[in-house]
Amino acid sequence: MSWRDRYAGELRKDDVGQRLTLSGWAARRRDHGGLIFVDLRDHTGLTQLVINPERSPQAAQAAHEIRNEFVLKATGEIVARAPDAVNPSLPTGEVELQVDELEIVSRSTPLPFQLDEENVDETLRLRYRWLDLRRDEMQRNLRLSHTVIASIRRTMDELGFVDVWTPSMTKGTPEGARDFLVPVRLQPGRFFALAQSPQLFKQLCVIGGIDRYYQIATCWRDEDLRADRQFEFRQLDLEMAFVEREEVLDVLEQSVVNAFQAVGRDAPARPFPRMTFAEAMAKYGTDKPDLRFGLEIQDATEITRSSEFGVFAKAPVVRFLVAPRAFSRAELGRLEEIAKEWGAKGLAYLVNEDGEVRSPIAKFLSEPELAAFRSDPGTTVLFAAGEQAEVERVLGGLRIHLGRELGLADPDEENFSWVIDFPLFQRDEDTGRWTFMHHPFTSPIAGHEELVEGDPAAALSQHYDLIWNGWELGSGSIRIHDPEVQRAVFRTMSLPEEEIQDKFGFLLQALAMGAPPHGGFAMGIDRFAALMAGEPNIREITAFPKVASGSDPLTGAPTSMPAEVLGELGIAAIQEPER
RNA sequence: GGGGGCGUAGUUCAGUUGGUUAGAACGCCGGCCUGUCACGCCGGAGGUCGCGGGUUCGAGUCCCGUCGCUCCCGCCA
Repeated sequence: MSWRDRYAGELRKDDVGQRLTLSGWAARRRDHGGLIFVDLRDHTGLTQLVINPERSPQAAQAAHEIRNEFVLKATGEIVARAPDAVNPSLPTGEVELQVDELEIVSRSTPLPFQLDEENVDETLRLRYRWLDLRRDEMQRNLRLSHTVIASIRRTMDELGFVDVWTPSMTKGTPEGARDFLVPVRLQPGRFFALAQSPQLFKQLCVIGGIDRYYQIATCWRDEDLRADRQFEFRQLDLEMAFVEREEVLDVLEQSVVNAFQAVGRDAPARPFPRMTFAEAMAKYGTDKPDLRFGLEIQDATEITRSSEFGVFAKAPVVRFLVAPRAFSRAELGRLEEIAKEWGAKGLAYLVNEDGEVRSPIAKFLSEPELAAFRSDPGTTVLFAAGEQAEVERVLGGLRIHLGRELGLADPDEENFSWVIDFPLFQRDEDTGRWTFMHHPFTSPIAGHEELVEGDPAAALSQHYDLIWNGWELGSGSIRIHDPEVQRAVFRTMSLPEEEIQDKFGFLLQALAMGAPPHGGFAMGIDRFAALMAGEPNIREITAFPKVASGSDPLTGAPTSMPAEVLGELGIAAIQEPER
């Protein structure tokens, strides 16, 4: 005798007359003294059990004891409900199971929260995650994540990618984040670092002849947690030999489109639009622009160079955007706060309510300036003045804020785009040295090899980012396969030869032994799945996530360890946890 | 490290200007009920108002500190 002949949520009128067994959880009991109704739930939905003491005294006896979340096994006959007893709000509402035998398989203590309750404190949900996971929303999210990942694996397989496992315990990689360290008992005082990404291993795989490598790789980074960040996360990690950028982008676009189709959604049109880094920064003030709405940043530096308004005249860069609304004084005060959060010193503006321009700075502006900033009635011109990076940051931040506040983005649109042609290097603000923008293995674009050392600021890279509605989904690049170019990059970064050898000696050796041209990508799977599920928080698509402080409310991890255990590992705690 | 928000029965919340014994709904316990589907009806139990300190005749309410959770910046693709 099996536990289950059918799922509870899939029974329909055609099933009437069948004798079968259902198993699942008691979602609700309605005890009428004589008749007892029980909603039996599994991940597919509900079926109503009807327990009639005249039909089965045994079942009625058992049914009285049922409480929420008891596990039940019920055998009986699927019958059609009388017309006036049909429940149109339930997919199974035309039928019910007339129970002959009822077994309480497993009992439940009273619950810390009811599964149909809303806004339950998230820590409590995580503490009792096994209950939380039974909720429809979590079932939907986890199964959708599975569908997305299964689709990606299928796409990879169809395109000839080989899933190769790479070590989690490795040497600190230069991704830039803090490493999680693993003490090594056999070599006291030494540590593995948990991989921040399989970056170097995947390059070695293609150098090793795996010309299409992929992996759904777990990565660890010891940085503060956020709504879209956990200590550990998964990425679709892939690398290809003998490819140009367009072939890599094509693979990613196929993966995204296939994933949309796999979850039954309209796929975004291909090819995804491309935009250079320079254009993204100039028009949107960010390298991950949300292109579902315009509100583009415009430049005013030429016009304001000789302005009577000192702030404009002195600033190296003056830019503005035209918001489609005449803001009130209070709203402008709030916007100034937002601008200041993004690093602005103040917020200059021109409000055009009904054709008349209202502004504290209007009296300083010349006729040509006012003409240049003329906007339609019902709009506000918002300015930022200062260093270019600051102006971009402020207006980029204001643009996103306004997009949200004013509902400028079509919520049904899914906008995918590529940002390309990133700079190869950027200045480290602390040391003043050149440092890589993404990682030091990114190749310069063709013809820019000489600039690596000749003019690092001008060198563009073959790096690319995939953006979905203003979220960075992932990034990749064509890598350096010439050891001399790789050395030049390290030299520009002022890395001492000793350090180069220590950290990257094996890579340089590999590059020197017949490395094919190669490139790849890494896409945040958890973010992708969260966005697919419409969840802004990746904890909602993660079975057992950690809270913002880095703890797991379910297990209580992390915990302190006895000194003997630490001693065996060759380490000692210099601080005991509080409480 | 910095800034904002939240913390009152098991849960979700209300709690007036600082004023008697801190309430509701759901859940839980007991009883009644043969067509309900958020079943209904009657009764009951359940509170360190996160914790500590202060102001006050009197604090859930005001002040300070602290802990937890959360969002953001820094940090991090």
